[in-house]
Amino acid sequence: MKNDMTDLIDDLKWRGLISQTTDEKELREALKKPITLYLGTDPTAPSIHVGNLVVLLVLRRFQLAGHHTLPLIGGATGLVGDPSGKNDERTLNTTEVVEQWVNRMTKQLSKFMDFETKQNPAKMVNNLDWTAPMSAIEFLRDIGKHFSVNQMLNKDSVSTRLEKDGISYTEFSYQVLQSMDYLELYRSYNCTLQIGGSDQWGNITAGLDLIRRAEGGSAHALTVPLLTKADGSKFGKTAGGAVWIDPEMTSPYAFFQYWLNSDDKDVIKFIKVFSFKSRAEIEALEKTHNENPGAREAHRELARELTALVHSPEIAVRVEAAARALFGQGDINELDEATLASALAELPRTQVKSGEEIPTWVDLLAATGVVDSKSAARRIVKEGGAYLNNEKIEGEDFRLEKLHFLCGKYAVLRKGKRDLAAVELI
RNA sequence: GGCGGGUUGCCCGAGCGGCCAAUGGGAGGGGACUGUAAAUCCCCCGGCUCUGCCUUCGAAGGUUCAAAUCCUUCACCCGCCA
Repeated sequence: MKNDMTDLIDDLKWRGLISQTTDEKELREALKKPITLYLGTDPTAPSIHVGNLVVLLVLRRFQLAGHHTLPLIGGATGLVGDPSGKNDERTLNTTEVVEQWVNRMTKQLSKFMDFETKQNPAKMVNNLDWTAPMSAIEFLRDIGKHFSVNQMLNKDSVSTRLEKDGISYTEFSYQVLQSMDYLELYRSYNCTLQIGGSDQWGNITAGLDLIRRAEGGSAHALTVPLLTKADGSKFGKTAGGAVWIDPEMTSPYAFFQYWLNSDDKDVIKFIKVFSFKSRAEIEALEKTHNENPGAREAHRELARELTALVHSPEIAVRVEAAARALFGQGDINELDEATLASALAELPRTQVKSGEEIPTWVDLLAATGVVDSKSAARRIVKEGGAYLNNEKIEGEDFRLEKLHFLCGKYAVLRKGKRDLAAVELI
């Protein structure tokens, strides 16, 4: 584990990972020695996605720099709902659902932190542990008394909502719950820094106020800017929705492709944010990229590193090989069975039994899931966007034959330029 | 509690008895150009056993030859008044 805690802030700044901090001088001073910090993530979905990853990797950077990290799961706050950055009140999820998500996220978060290291192992905490046992009376007397409603109303997350459709008491209380977390961790772990997305500034500073009032203590805050894309669209979203960490929800292949297809104008920014490469390495990549963006060296490195981190180095190698093998360059018929099989392993697929009649072209496309319906499949075929083994097929009723199965086993379907699927003959 | 306004396809938002699977924009998809990029241009964008049929316009009933459009009830949202 490298130990460069003196220039951590500089590094984060260079990577564009700092939006706001409390007094920077003091923070830098504090960071000269190992401190304890936390990052909270609420279970609002069955998986974390690449958007959550931005801050999570900042937490990892802190750990790598020798600090003590407390990844926090919002088992309690997830039941209440954070109004920050939301235009509308959220419908509450059932406790069972949230509990399930907590379990899944706990597992996922563990991937990015080191719990084994001797010097500064990460410690997972769940705010339900100290929130659930508290009574309403305790809450109002011990915590509520430190909060001024006037100040609470002034928080961005609340005031925007007051101007719109209003806010429930439940979500209004969110900032108090999050503040309790910071106070609790300050007390039991001497946690003196909370990090989060820039939309969390209000919630985090509410916690600082609470620590000051309840304990007379002082602590720090650091927020990470919202990651934006050059074309103005939302980072981390595709047609199919968010890019998830869970391989069941976003296949490792699709995950790799997401990064590989990054806009040229974004790729260096993304590398700074997500990669653990050194500044020198990144600057070298930037140079390569500017000289020949078409080669997409930077894209490839980004995709490789993240897929390896989120899934595994083995999977990263496999999906990249799949892309290379299947993407037109070179004759797909030349591939040997082993390469083909591993290339297709991460793709959506359908099977057809030998001996039985093979479905028509349109039915087959629909069966693999590269298109949503048969109508969509027909449309794609009509528009000339359906390919079999890299050859355009324009007949809706076309049927595959034995000879179309590469190595006697696999057929590669493609919709458009980059949507691949496999048909396996069994 | 009273009065008024609203709920339309992924999102925003027209339509206000037949010409409505429903204008327009955005998002999304295919093609051309390229580099599995961006920009641009063309096309598409509910489903199906596809010259037709089926299901959609908050929910359930009703009026009518015919309803997203009219009536009734219910649910939710937003205003104003109490």
